[in-house]
Amino acid sequence: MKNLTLEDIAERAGVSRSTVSRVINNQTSVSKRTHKRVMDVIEETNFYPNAAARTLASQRSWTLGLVLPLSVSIFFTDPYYPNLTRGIAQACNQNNYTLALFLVGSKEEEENMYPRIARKGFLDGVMVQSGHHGDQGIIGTMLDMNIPMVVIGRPFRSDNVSYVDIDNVNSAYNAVSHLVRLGRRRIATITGPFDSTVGIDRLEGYRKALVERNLPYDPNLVVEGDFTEPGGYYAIQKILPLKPDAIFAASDVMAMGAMRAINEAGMKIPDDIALVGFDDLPLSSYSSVQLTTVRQPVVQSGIRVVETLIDMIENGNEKPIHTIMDTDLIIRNSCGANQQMHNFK
Amino acid sequence: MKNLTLEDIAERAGVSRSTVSRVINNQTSVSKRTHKRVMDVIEETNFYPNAAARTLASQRSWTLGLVLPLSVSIFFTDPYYPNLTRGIAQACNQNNYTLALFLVGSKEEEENMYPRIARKGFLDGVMVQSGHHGDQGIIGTMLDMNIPMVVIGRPFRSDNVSYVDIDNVNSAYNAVSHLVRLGRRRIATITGPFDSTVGIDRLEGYRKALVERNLPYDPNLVVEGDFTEPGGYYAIQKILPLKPDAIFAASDVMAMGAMRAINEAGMKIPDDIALVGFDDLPLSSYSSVQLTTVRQPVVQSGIRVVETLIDMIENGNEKPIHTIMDTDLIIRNSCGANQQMHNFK
DNA sequence: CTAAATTTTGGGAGCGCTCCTAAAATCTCC
DNA sequence: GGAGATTTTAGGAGCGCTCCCAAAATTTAG
Repeated sequence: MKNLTLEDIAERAGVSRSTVSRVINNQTSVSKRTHKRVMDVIEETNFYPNAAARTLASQRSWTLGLVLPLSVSIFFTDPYYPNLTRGIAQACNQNNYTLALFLVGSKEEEENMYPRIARKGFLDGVMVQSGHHGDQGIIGTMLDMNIPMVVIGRPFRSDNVSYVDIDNVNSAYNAVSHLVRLGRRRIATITGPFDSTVGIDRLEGYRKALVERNLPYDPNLVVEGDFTEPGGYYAIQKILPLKPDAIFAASDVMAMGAMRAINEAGMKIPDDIALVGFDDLPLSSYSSVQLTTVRQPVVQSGIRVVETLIDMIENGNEKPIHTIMDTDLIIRNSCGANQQMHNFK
Repeated sequence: MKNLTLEDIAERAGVSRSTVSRVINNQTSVSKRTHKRVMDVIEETNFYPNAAARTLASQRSWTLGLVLPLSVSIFFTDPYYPNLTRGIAQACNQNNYTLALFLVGSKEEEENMYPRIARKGFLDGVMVQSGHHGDQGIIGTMLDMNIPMVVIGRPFRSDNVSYVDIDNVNSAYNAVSHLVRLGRRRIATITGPFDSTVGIDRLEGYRKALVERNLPYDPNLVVEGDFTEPGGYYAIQKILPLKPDAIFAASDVMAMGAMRAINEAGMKIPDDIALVGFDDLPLSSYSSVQLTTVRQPVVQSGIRVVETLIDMIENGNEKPIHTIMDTDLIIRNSCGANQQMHNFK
């Protein structure tokens, strides 16, 4: 069975190629009668125009790329990323764009992947999940290639670049302030990696909350984590001997690790030690003690990222757009309070 | 800056368009001298051929589609799927294919997504994650469209279709047999959904193991789960009053839910009750009691899926290929044994 | 009813590549 | 050195669409 082309449809409908093209692209200036006749043939033959030809002629592929650099791929097991990916996929569908996924697996892969991503005629635009030092390469490449790009999470060099992020400083600040308000005084934190903006910003929020309430900022109570469960587990073992009465973990996954370590040490949450996480993953309500945590608007972020990118593509918008999404502090059992949800800007 | 074309490169190198094309596609019959001259210009100008033009002319897009039907998208939070996706992405990269991700979010989306997936000139082939009744639609569509396809997991109608799967019956059989060998006699199971081949097969393996050892098959000890944590949690609460001495959960995530319920009931794993899961997710070794589970070769499966598909595409292989991957029973603490890893075919 | 304005349609050119064929260049061997 | 075999190269045709412009059909107005 030979593939149908516009020309075939045109012939069967007794019109020209151009007219069929107009019908397919919903252009006006096609008479009602002709439109119907063409539509009938299209449906009858189950015709779809060839994607490559269309892309070549129109210089638009209707495909967006999602790049997860090495720094992110490693943490793809953190449910946060699949969640975000899901939100983005959804937003792409709704806008009739197709999503191409680039999961960078190793340093070597990175090199020969960039050209594949940036080559003309394949992607209309690119989304890069980032916030890590090591991601400057891919961001720079895309910028050089002059391909529309939106970064997910604030990159280190954020001028010239559109991005969508949450206010990490404030979100962390709110979480820690909450602990302070509940009377906790020796609050420790498991941070994200210090070579990521998330890691830095959430720590800054933690510091800010302490300072503001005249609590000492004790570097011994700060342990760098890596956003993994074992990372949280080992981090907490370093901190426990210092007898903190609360812990702020920069991610739920690390909070789960902390929880495991605390349980093993025979301590009770929240009585002996309060715990607050970050992300509001489903798993944070599956633990025996439910986790108080900062909820990120994952799906909405995905939508926003896609919309920003499409705006750049379709309206040729040049100047960088920075979007900061709101977060919510979700109060459950692990912090020792038992109130309603608090909404912060 | 105008986009460069083959013709531009040809001009600069003082050769013809065809010669540049030959160089780019690594064809022989280009003299060493010319080859070098052209390569120099290509590197110097940082040229990459236009993807759409290439696809149109060669009828090959070097892009593979990964479709997660609705039944799967729902469970994208189960780390198993992101893991598999990662394996597939990796295999694509290694073979220089690009991966397009189709995450079906709703019934309505499904309808208008099929054509996007199946339209000519965009994908060379398609992988469908499946094993659920509801997935027959997408599989049928792809088959009709005559686009090369490999299904991940055995679909309900598996003739005419290539797929890669594990031997679910045997894997479950081995896991349950292990429990029997350890002296457990009232073994309950939390199954997968009964409208999925995984659900059916793992239950069958459970049954087989009991029958073979002359243990009664008691339907009351069988509860249908849905592969979610809360699903496992509630399933176990139905079973616990029946005083089982062991539980086989058809997924690690459900096993985690079971573990939570068991802990809350004040029972000890494995002393009061043994627990075996399925998948070997990282999280199964993060719990306070480490989970005995069936390990699936996720990455290898991904590689195998991609290789099978590429074989169909590049060699026009028509007849369906069925691959069954090996699994391992990983013995940790939750089953009450403490031995080495057992390998079963 | 006719001329002008407007709507609708058809076909050429072009998007940037690959593939094929034939011509040009080079090599082989007597 | 030259005929023939072989390697290398050039350029035309074509992939299937969109976009533009001009021609044809239709509508409107006088």
